[in-house]
Amino acid sequence: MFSENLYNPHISVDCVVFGFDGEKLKVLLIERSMNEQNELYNDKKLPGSIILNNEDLDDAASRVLNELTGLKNIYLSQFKSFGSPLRTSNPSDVLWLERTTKMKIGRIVTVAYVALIKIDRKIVFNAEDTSANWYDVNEIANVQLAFDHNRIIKDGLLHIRHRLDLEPHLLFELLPNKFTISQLRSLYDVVHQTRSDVRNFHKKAIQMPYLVMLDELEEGVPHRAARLYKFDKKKK
Amino acid sequence: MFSENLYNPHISVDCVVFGFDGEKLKVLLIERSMNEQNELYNDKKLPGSIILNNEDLDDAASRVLNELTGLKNIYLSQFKSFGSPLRTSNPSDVLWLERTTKMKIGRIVTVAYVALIKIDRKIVFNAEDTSANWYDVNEIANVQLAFDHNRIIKDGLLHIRHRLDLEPHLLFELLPNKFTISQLRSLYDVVHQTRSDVRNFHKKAIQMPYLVMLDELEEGVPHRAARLYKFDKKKK
DNA sequence: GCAAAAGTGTTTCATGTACACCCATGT
DNA sequence: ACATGGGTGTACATGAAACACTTTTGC
Repeated sequence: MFSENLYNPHISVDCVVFGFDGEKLKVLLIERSMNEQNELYNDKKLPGSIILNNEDLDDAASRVLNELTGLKNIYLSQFKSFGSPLRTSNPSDVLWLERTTKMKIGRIVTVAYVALIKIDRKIVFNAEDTSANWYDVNEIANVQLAFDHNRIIKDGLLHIRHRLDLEPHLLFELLPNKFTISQLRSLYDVVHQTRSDVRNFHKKAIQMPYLVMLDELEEGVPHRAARLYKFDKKKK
Repeated sequence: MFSENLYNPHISVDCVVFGFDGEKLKVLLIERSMNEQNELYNDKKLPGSIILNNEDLDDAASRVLNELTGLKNIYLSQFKSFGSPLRTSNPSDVLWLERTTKMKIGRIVTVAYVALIKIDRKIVFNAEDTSANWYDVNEIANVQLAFDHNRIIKDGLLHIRHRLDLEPHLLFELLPNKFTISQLRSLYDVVHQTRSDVRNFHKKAIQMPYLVMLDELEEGVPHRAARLYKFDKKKK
């Protein structure tokens, strides 16, 4: 299937795609099913692909996300490569590789990326042959994923926590276009694993130059409606 | 030469090895010479290697450093992978690859590491067929290196600056076993591109738990001898 | 009128920054 | 005795953390 465009079946990219549902951090995983000796196996894996001819690594990661979500301009950042010979120690993973690439593959080095997307966008994740779903970051630690994808998610999470700490404007990649300060605060706290003080947070937030107040309020909430804000990229 | 042990001639590691000579940050580069159409070309490259069978990425990087310096337990940290199709756009690089690997190679993805070593150790860098030398980090920006190695060094430098900021105990990887506080300060300033205040620095330094004062003084200096300190890993 | 979250200031403490003089040693 | 870098303390500014009550709205 890939053979014409394929650069090298031993190098891939994988994307750890994070989203925020208002409460928890989520990761996007692809459902993988395969029948092996007439038994149907179901598990999950990170979105990924081998690298095509004439494609840079970043381009390959962008392509994976675009094919999956239809979106462009997603925040993407390479964070680590994984190349242990043990990555393909699970026979089902090897079998799956051979079936999808139609090649004999002993070992794959993968370049891992983190991506941040707004979970609220109505994205069709269930196209053609792939279906993808959001999973709670903390819960998938207990689920056995394909290859070393548990490890990759763990490292990706550490990476993005660190990154969002250094570059707080990246938090807005995870929020809807219009959001309240308390949504921003929940996100901040989920990412940093803290319980920040309401007043101090508000103070810090409104003095970010790129946070701009709108003349609109939240709607449909059973209590006092909160003011909405948006993010101004130009001022970051 | 590699053919028996070789895992995949399309994946390599490269190491950006940093050292500190008391004044400047240095990078270790391999001298590469090659004759092409009866002309002798000389340039420099990062120490690196393709990955061997059954070798993890970190192991490959360790091996490269060990082969080059004879040292083990060098601080090493993977920081980025480079895989642009344009990496091998220079014909001399392609020629060099073919001669050293004895294979036809279109493109290589390389996993880059930074390493920190004590420049004072008397290391034999001029073994067999390779000779290596230290170059001033700022000056090699103006020298054309093999492949995209200029870029890799630049990114490696950014990475290590950031890293040494977060984990200041790593500074000691670059200093001799016994050092003065003003050596530590020079290093700190070179890394952070600052001119720190002597008194404030001293204050901050001596309250690091892992910095232990010795009962020894500097020797052979034409002025008041400074007190020596060492680094205690256990207390980091 | 009550439940539920929004919004808002002040005090305290820790940390960083600015700044200048005497000391020890080798020549 | 002089040149060279070593070693030291205090005052000020800035930023982080603790802490509680009133307001708005839907039901």
